[in-house]
Amino acid sequence: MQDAFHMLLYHAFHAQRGFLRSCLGRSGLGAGQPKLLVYLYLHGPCSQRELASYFEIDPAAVCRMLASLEQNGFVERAENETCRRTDRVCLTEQGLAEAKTWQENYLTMDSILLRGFSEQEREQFASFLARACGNFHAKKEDDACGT
Amino acid sequence: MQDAFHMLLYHAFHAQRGFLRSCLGRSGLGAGQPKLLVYLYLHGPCSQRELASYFEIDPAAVCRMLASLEQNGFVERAENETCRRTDRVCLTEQGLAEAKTWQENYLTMDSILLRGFSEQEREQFASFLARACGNFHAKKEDDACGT
DNA sequence: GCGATATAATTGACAAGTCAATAATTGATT
DNA sequence: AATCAATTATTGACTTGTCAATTATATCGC
Repeated sequence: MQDAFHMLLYHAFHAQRGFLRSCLGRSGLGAGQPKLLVYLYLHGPCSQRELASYFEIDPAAVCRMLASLEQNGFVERAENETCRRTDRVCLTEQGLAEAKTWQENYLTMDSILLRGFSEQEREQFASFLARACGNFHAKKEDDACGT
Repeated sequence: MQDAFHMLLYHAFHAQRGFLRSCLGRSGLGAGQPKLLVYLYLHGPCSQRELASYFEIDPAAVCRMLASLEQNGFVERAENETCRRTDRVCLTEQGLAEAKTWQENYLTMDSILLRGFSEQEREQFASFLARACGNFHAKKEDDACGT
């Protein structure tokens, strides 16, 4: 069973998550929150929907993480003038600084993950992960059609 | 950012988790529980500690999942005669049947994940994941030594 | 313009993990 | 043998994620 593929993926992800957690320190952030900050940093203000879609997570999770981020002063949920249904999530100054820090942390994380990998291996690994991901999505679509 | 490696791993894992969830149906199992059943099926009765160590998860998580499994009749936590501190987690008949089913489900899951991969690619992919995992563990050890 | 329908954010309830603390038992040292 | 330390299971509080339901707003058909 230790060779079962899904367990390898499980363990790799959890090892990564563990490292990420070790970076959190006393920032007040949870393990799922930094990615939101970095996204906002790189793409500018956006709706909660956009965040949920991009990261393929439930809007409810986004909503709660943003509530926490807002309470800790990293983010603001402003009204959107053009559409009062969606809101415009923006980084605060503090959030911007934290986002920059996390962009670095993520680079470090990737470099640990890929330590000892040649450039060619990195590309191959990346392509494998993307293909695996695609396989599951394709399966889901198939099942949906078959309904 | 979509190319950041950690996000590839994140998405692959979540796609896998999503498929797993779609297999749960009305079994009464949660997404983390089947792996415990299969382990007990393959290795026989063991302590909670052993499960937690093998899967590298917190004993508290194991304890709660077993409580749920026990309540649903898949598992029993019996006293261990040789050591009253540890207990002996055993599959029930129902648990055994469910474990067999899940062994199949896991094979299916792996085959979906690896759809379109050659035998050589599968081996390479497995080795990449194991190496990545090892890199994080090595890092953790390093940090611990440095303290 | 109005009504049905879809979409955005939110909330509640749950599962799986984390960490910290506790109680009971075991093992080790002197 | 008695104390002190380590280990096992458990519980509480928390975060991230799921799903289902609700509310408010937009949009589309007529």
